[in-house]
Amino acid sequence: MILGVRHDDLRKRNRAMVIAAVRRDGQPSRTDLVSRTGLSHSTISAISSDLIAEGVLRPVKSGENEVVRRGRPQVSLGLEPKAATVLTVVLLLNTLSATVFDYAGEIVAQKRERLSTLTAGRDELVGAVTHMIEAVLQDAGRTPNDVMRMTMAVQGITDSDARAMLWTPITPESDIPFADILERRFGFPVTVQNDCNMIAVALRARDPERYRDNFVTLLLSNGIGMGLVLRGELFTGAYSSGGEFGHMIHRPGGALCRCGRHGCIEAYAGNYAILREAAGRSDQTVADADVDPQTMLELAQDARAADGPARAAFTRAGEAIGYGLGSLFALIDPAPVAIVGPGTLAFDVMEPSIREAIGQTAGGQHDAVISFDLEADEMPLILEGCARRALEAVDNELFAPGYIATMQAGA
Amino acid sequence: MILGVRHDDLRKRNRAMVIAAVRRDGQPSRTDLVSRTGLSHSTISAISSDLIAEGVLRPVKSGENEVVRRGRPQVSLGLEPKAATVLTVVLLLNTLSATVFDYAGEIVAQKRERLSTLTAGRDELVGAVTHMIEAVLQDAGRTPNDVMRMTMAVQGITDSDARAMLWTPITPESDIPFADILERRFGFPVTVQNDCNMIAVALRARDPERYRDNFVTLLLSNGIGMGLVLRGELFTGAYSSGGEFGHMIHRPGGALCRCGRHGCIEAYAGNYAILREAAGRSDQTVADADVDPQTMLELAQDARAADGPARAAFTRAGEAIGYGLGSLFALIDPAPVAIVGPGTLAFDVMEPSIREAIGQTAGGQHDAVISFDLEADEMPLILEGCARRALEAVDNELFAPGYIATMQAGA
DNA sequence: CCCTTTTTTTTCGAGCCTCGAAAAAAATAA
DNA sequence: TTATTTTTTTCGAGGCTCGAAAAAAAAGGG
Repeated sequence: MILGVRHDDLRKRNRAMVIAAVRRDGQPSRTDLVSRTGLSHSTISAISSDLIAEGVLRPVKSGENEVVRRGRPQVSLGLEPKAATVLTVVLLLNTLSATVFDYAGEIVAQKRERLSTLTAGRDELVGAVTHMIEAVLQDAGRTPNDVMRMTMAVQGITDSDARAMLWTPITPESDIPFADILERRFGFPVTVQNDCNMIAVALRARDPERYRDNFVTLLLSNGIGMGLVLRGELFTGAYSSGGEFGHMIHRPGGALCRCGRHGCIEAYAGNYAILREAAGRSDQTVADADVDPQTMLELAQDARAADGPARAAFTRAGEAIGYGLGSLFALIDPAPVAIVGPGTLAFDVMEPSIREAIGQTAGGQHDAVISFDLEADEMPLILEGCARRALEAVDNELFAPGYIATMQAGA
Repeated sequence: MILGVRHDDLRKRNRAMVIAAVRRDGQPSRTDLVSRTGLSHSTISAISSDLIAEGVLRPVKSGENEVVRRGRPQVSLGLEPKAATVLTVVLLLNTLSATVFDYAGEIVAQKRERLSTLTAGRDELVGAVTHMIEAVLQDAGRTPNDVMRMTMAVQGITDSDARAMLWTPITPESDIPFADILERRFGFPVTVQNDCNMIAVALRARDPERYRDNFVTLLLSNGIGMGLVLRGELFTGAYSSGGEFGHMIHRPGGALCRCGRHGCIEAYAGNYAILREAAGRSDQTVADADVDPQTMLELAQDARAADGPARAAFTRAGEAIGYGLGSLFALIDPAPVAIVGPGTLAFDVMEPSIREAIGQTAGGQHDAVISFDLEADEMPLILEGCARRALEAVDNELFAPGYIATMQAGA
């Protein structure tokens, strides 16, 4: 249906704009907001005094980077930390963590534990998550009623409605509807997101100059994950979280992948694939569920030291990634790439063959745009992305209800 | 910048909605518009009487499929043909055509000619286009001043601003800024679009039930073109028209492609590649610039008749397309595919190996969603897409200035 | 044939929202 | 202390959408 714009949508939308601008810019003054949004002083004044009265924003004394000038000093507006509490849960291979954030995005409490995800059954996984949520809420001195939204990031594929973990390499279990389960248990709204997508959200928030309209994040680990932002919007599939870069086909009928198919990029560039190749095992050998980071570091050292099986394995991995990026760029045009995760530690060994391979493809035409930034530790990014996601949802749904800002739709 | 919504944007936006609804639905009554847009009767009444007074819409006597009912009869609203004139030009291999449309989308005049694009130089191409525009305008009894917008479709890659043809297989010339040239010559705004993208626009307009949010159009000819609609928006690259499916890599370092690189999907599935393979030539042979349709029909007959080089060539082509679609679907999830162009005539020979290949990939998981519809003649679709594009631009820019409807942004 | 019923469309006043201009507030400079 | 500068608020005007009521335009019924 083609939806008309109602009169009251106007206020909602402009409220959302103001909140979004404050979240983005830190502590803008009303005058800053006028220039950011293009609205008039009167409107900004009315909206911000409403939001302050409602306890969403608060005037803050900035004082620091303030230039001493003539005239009435600007009053900076900040998010009121007490306005809301959100919760994030990150479930990765053998790791579970939960964090409580206030509305301003500061951490209130955090817990982390090791969990043998590969051997834990479905109930045990759900139980661990539930316990951890209860524990971290207690630490934060909050009850489930205080929580306005929770975002959960998982390794693997989620559905496009962000309600379930469809498939994951961290456990043989599949189709776990975490959102339904946790909403029933705790009562607050829950979304389930792919970890790489949250990394992309975090990178955009962290460095909007570099990561704005189009960029790619690659998580190199035992598997290969991707987060994709196109035209400023986080890209997801029609049915799933999509962006399964690791399972694009590199060589039809080629090496055996963890997913059971043959020739996927991951089957050449995942840690298990590099190790398998370097160790001289057949590329039809079933994959290791996990590879020790130390082992990968040593392999990278071997590769740097001399030509041999290790170097050949990394070269082959780089080739798979490079041709994959080339095919991706043929579709979306070249874009900056952020490389995240343990794989960054061996990236120098792969980069030449990646660039070589991209150069062989149509996607390599504008290689000036292609840059690789490295970020070894993915965990803080995932966390930051989750928090951002949850907070932006609160911004829109709670404080500007009925209107979902276009710019936030994919964020 | 985060843009606030001004008060007067409201009317503009709702005017745009009403016009878009009329263009979409054919001849809706005011009551239909109320339910389509969710606006009140009063608002619809005000906007439509404005638009009628301005000569954009007009009341039409429907009469035909009208159910005889009690009560005041509904008055259908239609687009006023005289409100605007738009022009489309389609430049394909050895073919140039130009068509004049009225605001209601009816053809006013049309011209078509053969043109040896491969041998024509830059100036000759531009000259032919210019002449054709002048001629068709004369036929239509219009002057350049009457034309409110022109959309040109070309085979090949265009820039993301839709102003130039960057690269094309139809001539060795590249980087022809048709939009600049024609705007300077005639004075009306011009955009230059990729032909496959226009096919996608047309298919969505033609059958919104089937082609709505996510679908793929593949143009099978001497090359392989793609149009991609994601979340209801036409997908284009950051710098170019994007979606270069034919130049995704099927086999690294493989068969020689027309683009000079190796292993592209097109180098296996383009007509020249199928012919090259069936004729037993090396897959490093330089491609034919064009292949006679009759030749392809005979090859397809051979392939249907018995196992042999022809069948093997089509199987190989199907494999390339199938693995490519599999990789694409790994990124965007499976979606319906419309196969367009001469290649449809041999599609039955390729379909088994396409499906077989997709089944080997991660993208083949939900194969129930994957359907192939055939449409042999691409020309009417390209034309329809161009007209639609130009008319929607007029709808938005001329009759609801300052506001570009989100839903139209990609259309 | 006239009156009632039904459905569509227009009219009208109320309630918001944004805007520009002017006023008020809060600082520095002289 | 007064003038100047800059930020923020106030206030009236104009515009938009909405709901309710009125008007318009048909068929149905006696």
